[in-house]
Amino acid sequence: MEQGTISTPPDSGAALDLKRTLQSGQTFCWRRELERGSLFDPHDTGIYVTVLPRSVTPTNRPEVIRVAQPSSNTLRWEARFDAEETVRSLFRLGDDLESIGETLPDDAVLEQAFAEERGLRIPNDPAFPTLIAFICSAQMSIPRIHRMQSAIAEQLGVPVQFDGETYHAFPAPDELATAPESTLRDLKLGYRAPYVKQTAERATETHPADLAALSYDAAHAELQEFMGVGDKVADCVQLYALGHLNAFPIDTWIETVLDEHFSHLVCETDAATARAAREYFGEYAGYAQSYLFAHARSAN
DNA sequence: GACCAGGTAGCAA
DNA sequence: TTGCTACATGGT
Repeated sequence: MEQGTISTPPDSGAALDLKRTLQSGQTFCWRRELERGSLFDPHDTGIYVTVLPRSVTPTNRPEVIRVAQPSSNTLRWEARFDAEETVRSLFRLGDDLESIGETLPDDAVLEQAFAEERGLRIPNDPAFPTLIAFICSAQMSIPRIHRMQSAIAEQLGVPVQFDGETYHAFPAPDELATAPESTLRDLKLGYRAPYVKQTAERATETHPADLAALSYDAAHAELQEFMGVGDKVADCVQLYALGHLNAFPIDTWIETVLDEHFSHLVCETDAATARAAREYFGEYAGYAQSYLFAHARSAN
């Protein structure tokens, strides 16, 4: 077991609010662990765990990473390997939040969201699990998306031993593609079950992670070739897994925010509205979207 | 029992 | 292209 600490001073561009980042509904790759009363999280601020697929680990096998933020300026991690660079990448700690805020348009609502959701970051999650999670997100509450993702991993993913416990990696495309649709129905995916199966089959040939190298437009079009992926899901995958930080997913929450505060961006179709938002908010439009989304949800 | 939940595919005009 | 509607399931 290796451990490490990363500095995240809250009044700087390196700020991180771990709970906000992981519990605001933008990632379904992490889950909160029951408190262990350990030195790792002495103030019970929350311990979170992910199992990285072996395609993205330096050890070429699935790896568990455990993190906690015992104080606002400290991020702790535990793993079987030296995971500091991996953790920095997963939370995009290289993104300077203050610099990003300066690129965004002057706007009172946006500035309030940035102030009140301080430390919220865009995750950099593995592409395939993110793709499946957001296909499952259609007409589904956020807690239930988490449950579906966990159910898929526990039923179809390989077990990984860590710190005396058994975790499950999210299945790779071929592992998910070979599962019968009836199994996915049993996991309560509903009408999404065939979408997930067909997407997994396609992902064995077209690796979603490879789309990060494409332009925003090219990746956006290519993602929609996967069954169950429209404009919104494509934008989520691009933003949360491919590093396309200008992606601006339009869902029911953001629609309300735009209607109330940014009506000049609202067009006939969601696609046109998203394009207007990307132009208005600029290269970090995705950060604007995440802060506005989190702010709207925390108000309810 | 309706109604809703981080939407999309399939089909008609 | 644009405008419907059905879609599984569980929670209010």
